[in-house]
Amino acid sequence: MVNKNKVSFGPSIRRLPSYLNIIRSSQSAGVQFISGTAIASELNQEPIQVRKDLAITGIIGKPKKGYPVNELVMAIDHFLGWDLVHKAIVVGAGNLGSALSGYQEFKNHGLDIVAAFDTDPSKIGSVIHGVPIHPLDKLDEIVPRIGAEIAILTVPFPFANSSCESIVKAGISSIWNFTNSKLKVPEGITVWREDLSSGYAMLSVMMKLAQKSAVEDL
Amino acid sequence: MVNKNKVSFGPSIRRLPSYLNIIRSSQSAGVQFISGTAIASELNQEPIQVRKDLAITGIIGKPKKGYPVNELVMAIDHFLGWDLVHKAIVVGAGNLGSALSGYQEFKNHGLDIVAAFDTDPSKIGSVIHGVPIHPLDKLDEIVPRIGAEIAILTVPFPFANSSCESIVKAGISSIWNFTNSKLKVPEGITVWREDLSSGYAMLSVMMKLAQKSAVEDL
DNA sequence: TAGATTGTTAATCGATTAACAATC
DNA sequence: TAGATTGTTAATCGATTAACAATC
Repeated sequence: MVNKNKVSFGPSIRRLPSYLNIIRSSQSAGVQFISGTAIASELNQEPIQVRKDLAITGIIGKPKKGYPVNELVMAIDHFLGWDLVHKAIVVGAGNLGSALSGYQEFKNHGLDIVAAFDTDPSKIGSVIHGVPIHPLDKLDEIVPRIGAEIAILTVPFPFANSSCESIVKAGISSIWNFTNSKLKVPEGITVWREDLSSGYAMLSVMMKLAQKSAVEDL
Repeated sequence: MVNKNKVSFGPSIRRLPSYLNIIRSSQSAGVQFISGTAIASELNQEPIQVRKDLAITGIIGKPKKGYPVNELVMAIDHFLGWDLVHKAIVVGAGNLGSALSGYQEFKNHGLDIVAAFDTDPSKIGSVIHGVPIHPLDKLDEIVPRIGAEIAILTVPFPFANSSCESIVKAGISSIWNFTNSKLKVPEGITVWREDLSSGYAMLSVMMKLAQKSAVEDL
C-alpha cells in the first residue's frame, strides 16, 4: 500500500488533453493517421516527448504513417477515464461555479454536472446553465439520490474546509478543489487542487524575466 | 539568448503561493517566526522541500527559530513580483471572466483588473465587480490609455487566436490564457496557459487508481 | 526503393530527498 | 546546555532528451 496517492507519469497525463484536442480536430477533418511529429510541431514540443507520452496509453503507431486517429482518440479517452460518465456537483454557485457548470467541453470528457449547492437563499431554487441550485444543507439528501461522485469546490476560501467536510459526509470521494485552501480529508478521498495563484506566480516571474532579457537585448 | 522562455525552479515557484498563504495567516496572528517544518506539516510536505523552495527567495532563517515572518512575506512577494502592481484587462466577459474580475485575492498579488472587453452588445457598457466592459474593437484605443500590461483571455475556444492577435496588436505583452488553445504569439510575448482540462485529467486518473486500490484492499 | 517515423535503449538533465555539520 | 532547525553538500529519483535500429 505504498504510493497510494502518487500518480506516475503526472506530466505526461497533463499533456494528453492538449494532444487530444489536436487529434480530435484532425479526426473531424477526416484524417486517418497523425504523426507524433505533427502533434509536436503544433504545440512547439519535441516529437520524442509526444511519442513517449502517447506510449503510456498503449497505442501503437505505424512507422512512416503515424498513429491511427480513431484508435488514438479512443486510447487517450480510455486512459484518462474520459470514456466513462461521472456525475458531479458544484459546491458554491458563484461566478466560478457558474462558469464551470456552463463548460460544454467537460461534458465531452465524461464530467456531467447535475446539481449545484449554495447557501444564498436568493440563488436556491434557480437554475444556471441547466443546473438546479439546492441549499447546501441538503447535500446529504440529494447526493445519494442523484449518485454524484465528484464535487467541484468553488466556495470562498474561509468556507472551504467546512464545505469539504459536508461533501465527504454526503458520500462523495473525489473533489476538484478550486479554493486556495489545502483540504484536510480522510484517507481514500481523492483531491485535485486547481491553483490559480500558482499560475499567476508563474506568469509574474516570467514577466520579470522577459523584462530583464529585453533590457539585456538593448 | 538561450533559454529565454525557460523558467528555472518552476515547481518551487508554483509552491510559493501556498506557503505565502500560511505565512500570512501566521503574520496576522502576530507570530514572529515560522519554521519550514511547520509550513511543511500544514501542507503534508517534507520540510526539506520547503527549505529548498524558500531558499530561492533569498531569505535566511535562524536555526531553531525558523524564518522571520515579516521578512519572509516580503521576500516571497518580491521574488514573485507580487510587490508591484500590474494593470490587467479581461478579454471575454463571460462567467469565467466575471469570476476572475471579482477575485479579491488577485488584487493582493498586484493584479489590478481595470477593464473587460467583449463583443456582446448587451454586456458592453455594463460593469461587473467594478470593472467596466468595453467593445472588443476598442482594445487598440483603450489599452494604451489605461496602461494595461496583462490580458486575461477567457473567450470561447474558437475565438482564442484572433483575440490574442488583437491583444498583442494593442500593445500587451503578457497573456494569461484560460482557453484550451495553444496561442501563436510573436517572440517576446509571455504566455501562461491555465489548463483546466489537464487538471481534470489528473483527477480522473487518480479516481481510477483510487478505485483500483480500493478493490485491492478487499 | 528511400526516407519519414516509429519504439526502445541509453544518456542527460533537473528536481527531490537524504545526510549532516553549524548554530541560536 | 540540549535539541530543534537551519543551509549545504551529496545521493537518489524521475522526467526529458538523444541515438538508433526496425519498418511501412
